[in-house]
Amino acid sequence: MGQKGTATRVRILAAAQELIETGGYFSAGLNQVIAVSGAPRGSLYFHFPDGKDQLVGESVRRAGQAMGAAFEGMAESSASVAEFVEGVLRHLGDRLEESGWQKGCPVATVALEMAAASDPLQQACSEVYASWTAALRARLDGRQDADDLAVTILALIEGALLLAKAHRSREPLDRVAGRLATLLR
Amino acid sequence: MGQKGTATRVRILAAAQELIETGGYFSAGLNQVIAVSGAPRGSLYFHFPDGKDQLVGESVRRAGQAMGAAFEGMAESSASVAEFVEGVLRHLGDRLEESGWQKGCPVATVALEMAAASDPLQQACSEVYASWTAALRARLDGRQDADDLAVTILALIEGALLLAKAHRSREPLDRVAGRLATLLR
DNA sequence: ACTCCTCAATAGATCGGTCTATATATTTTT
DNA sequence: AAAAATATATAGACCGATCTATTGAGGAGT
Repeated sequence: MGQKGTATRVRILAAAQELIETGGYFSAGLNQVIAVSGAPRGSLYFHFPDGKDQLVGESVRRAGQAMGAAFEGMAESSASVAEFVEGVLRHLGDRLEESGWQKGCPVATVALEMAAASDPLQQACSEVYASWTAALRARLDGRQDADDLAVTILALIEGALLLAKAHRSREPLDRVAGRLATLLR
Repeated sequence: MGQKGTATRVRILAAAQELIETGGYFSAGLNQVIAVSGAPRGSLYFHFPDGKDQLVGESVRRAGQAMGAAFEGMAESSASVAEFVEGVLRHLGDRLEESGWQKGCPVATVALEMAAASDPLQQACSEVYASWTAALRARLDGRQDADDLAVTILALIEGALLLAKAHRSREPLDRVAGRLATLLR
């Protein structure tokens, strides 16, 4: 694959990712993806011959990796787990607010829309969540309730982000951050 | 409005509600709503002259009330807040599993899909979440952190339900239930 | 009789997907 | 090194299907 081809492929993925973050699977219409990325329709099906599901699946996985990497960086500069999770909540709140209450979790919407309708997409979402859970778990090593706690913290983050988007307000994120100390005691 | 007309209206709403629960706004195509409800197309626009957004908005509010009423019933038969929330998690898990991992939160998917695109639907979702939060808060009266805790518990429930649907597994719901005691201490 | 409601046909836009022609790199051959 | 051949990628017209929405005639309920 030539350099130009790769660049186009990435531009298409980035466009799809952005549209998915704001409104999920159906908001990422191929016409929209084409318009945002500037790539022609033919290129889309050249780079993603299996069509929309392949594009969305790769976008979700890509977004999952990007978010995971961001978390990793924040984890290293945090003194405690609570501080780390607070940082994640703040980061997600910034992203959400700065985008005009558009950009939420790049996985959640697709998961809720497609989990019942498409096995490959359900699997993609499930795997991203599993990787995030594992990353959280690694930060909780030594605690006997690490598995429960990792899932609980991820649920808390996803739930707070959902409520923040629904209310168009940081309040849920802030309130949840305030209760972290108790949960992690 | 005659009896038959009201019955048709309710059938349409119920069908929309069911479709929304499994896949959100775009999975509730009007053709699907017509097919599931058995109502004719003309009736749909007779009862919901403002079209799909009115139908979805009313469906979300109706589902919010129904779920709120179910919670109310469970709250009365619970000795503690923790027991109540555990009951809610179990109930949602039953619904999800018995439907073949289809029926999740009737609000979450629409909220994530439409919050950025439609003000009326964003408001409908926001109001339903606010009412649930208030109901939870009422069960926490007497605690000085009741406001924070109510939002946190709702986030936890919504997040766990999202993860359960994404993984097609009760595990997230069970793990979260196990951490409730710590959070409510 | 009169309102409430149903019914089917249809409009117009948009959806994901396919197609063929063309252009641009890259490799092979001479 | 130049030319020919092949692989990679771009381009957009086009397809059938499906989407939401509109309409107006006429049947059903009270």
